[in-house]
Amino acid sequence: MATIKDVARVAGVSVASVSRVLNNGPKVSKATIEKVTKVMADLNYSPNANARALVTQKSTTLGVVIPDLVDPFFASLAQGVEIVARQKDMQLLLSTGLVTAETEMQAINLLIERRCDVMVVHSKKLSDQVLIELANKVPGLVLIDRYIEEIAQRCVWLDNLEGGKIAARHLLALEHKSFACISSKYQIDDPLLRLKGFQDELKSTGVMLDAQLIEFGEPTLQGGEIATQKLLASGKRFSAVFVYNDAMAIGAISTLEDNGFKVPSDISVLGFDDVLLSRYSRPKLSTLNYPVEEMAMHAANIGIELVSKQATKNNDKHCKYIPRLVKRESTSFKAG
Amino acid sequence: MATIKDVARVAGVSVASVSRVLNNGPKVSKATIEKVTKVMADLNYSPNANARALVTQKSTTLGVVIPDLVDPFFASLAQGVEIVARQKDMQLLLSTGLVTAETEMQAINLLIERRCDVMVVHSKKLSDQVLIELANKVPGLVLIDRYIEEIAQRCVWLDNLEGGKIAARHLLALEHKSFACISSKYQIDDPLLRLKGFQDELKSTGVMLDAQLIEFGEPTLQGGEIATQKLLASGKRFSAVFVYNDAMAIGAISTLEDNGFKVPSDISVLGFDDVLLSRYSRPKLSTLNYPVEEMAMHAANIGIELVSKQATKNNDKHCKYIPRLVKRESTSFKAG
DNA sequence: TTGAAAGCGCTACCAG
DNA sequence: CTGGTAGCGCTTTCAA
Repeated sequence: MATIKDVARVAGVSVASVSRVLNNGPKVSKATIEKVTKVMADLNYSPNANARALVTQKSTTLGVVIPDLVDPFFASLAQGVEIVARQKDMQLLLSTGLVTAETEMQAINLLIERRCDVMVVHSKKLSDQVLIELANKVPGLVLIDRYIEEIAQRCVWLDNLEGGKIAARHLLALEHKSFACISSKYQIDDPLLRLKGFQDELKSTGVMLDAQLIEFGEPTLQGGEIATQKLLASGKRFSAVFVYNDAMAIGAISTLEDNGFKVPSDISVLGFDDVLLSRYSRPKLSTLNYPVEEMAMHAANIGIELVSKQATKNNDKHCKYIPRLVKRESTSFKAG
Repeated sequence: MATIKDVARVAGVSVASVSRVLNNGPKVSKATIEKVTKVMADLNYSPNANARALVTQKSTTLGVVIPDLVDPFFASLAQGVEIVARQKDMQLLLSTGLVTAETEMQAINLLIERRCDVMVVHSKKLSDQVLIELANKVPGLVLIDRYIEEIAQRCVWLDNLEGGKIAARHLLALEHKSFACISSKYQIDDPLLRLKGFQDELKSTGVMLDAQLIEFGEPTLQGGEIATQKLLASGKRFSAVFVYNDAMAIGAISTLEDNGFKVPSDISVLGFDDVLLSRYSRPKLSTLNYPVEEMAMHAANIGIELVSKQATKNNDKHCKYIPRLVKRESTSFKAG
């Protein structure tokens, strides 16, 4: 593959000049530009990004750390970062396959080796302490879907507690009186906070959530089905159920209908996340919109700003997002 | 950030020695290894991948070119490549946002600048000619979801024609006699071949597909709904419909049921791709499985083999995939 | 087993 | 406006 030297030689100029036309440098004669441009084309020259990164100390690379790509939620997150990358003429470097604290750490380290200018990381397993140290070491690191007080301006997160409250208010407004809740068995913050917000809001209006009407399951379609079966098996009645995420909610609808309950006329089902899936279910799912893509773009932009010279001290940046209720067809006024 | 020189200086050895322990090089004394390892940890040293790539002329980077990440089909494709990347200790470089031949070309060029060792590209807009030249220029380039005679061993593709035939045979075996077909309005090979295979197979058993019962639409949920409305509006009867992809098929089911037809008892619906969605629909979608992830892994491995020293001349490699029928709930024996 | 030194391809600084 | 040149951080001979 042709190098800058080849181009310089063939064009009869110095490498410095070639470099200048490559970077639209100042003060290059039109003649030189044309000559060099032609030779570059002839030689099929392609600048070596690695060499450039080495000397400029910037890789024009944006790293993303997510558990996997197939989950549409994380795909949207990656997509958000990709959009910003393209806007800023940067490239996306992706690390996935995260299950444990170690693999999360490995993924981040790989991005560091590649000297990613900025990295958007979704970490659930690494401790606050470790993440804080990392943030101090890597200027362009931004956390998404996680909030750590000490580095608040480097976190872009969703207010899950408020999400739970919004859910409760919606169902309450529809005059429901008896509720069930399906949460995730993975005891990370998100499901716990959503549940707490839901309970708190109910409690504030004098409604108690029966402990037997709270189920924890795998955050998948099947998990939702199983949890719903258990709910039904309890024999307790409820007219509305708030579910941890859309996949589980769709599973819940499926099981409910298999058992003769109409959604929403008999039982209302409210999901969370608003992934693509929710628009494909029948009835279409009412859910809380989690603007991941937008948040990912925001995170990427914060990272870029962080590493850019003029480190504008925008500490007042709005990094907390509130989910928005999306009323579709799976929730309605309580019958009777 | 500490460099190899820093480590060498602090450890009191030469950079060559540090490099050796870094690469598990041969002939390094245990003492040196320990000393250097400790200093690397103390200094929080992280080798610079760009510098390494520059000198070794290999980036341990795997590039992927796809239209977008949000489409679950492409997410699976990317995931497949990612899995191989991880197995081989390589990193994923992603380029998306492809709409035109130009943007496809740009994406590929970016990966070339980054000197990706191997790249898996999904291109629909670039001409055979251009792609052939590219393949000759980039040793590790592999095409996925596309077949070009001249570089057949660099292509991993699905036999769409056969897919259409399999669909027809399935519906025929269920004793259907009158068929409809919903295809994609984008006249690239895939939808055309699927439709042709379907028609050919029907014809071979003496059944003709009524031209008025072939609709072309946007390959989305809405597209499927609209196409189905047109089908219904034609007034012609059909008991089975073969749809271009799962999203459209789900849209079709939705419209069919809204118009009083039960799926599958009144009308059978057969999708294509077997994306996650198909398991979430009600009734669960019968479809043809497109093993993208597996194919993507295969493509990545071919690319890796291509750039590895021992270019094993495995021209007999199996690169053609046949979709597999996944019988779920949306297809059944013709009633009556 | 170790060190010195020559680049990898490029940018940027300094002269001219 | 142009050329010479010193590295960026690392690997890899070649000698010692």
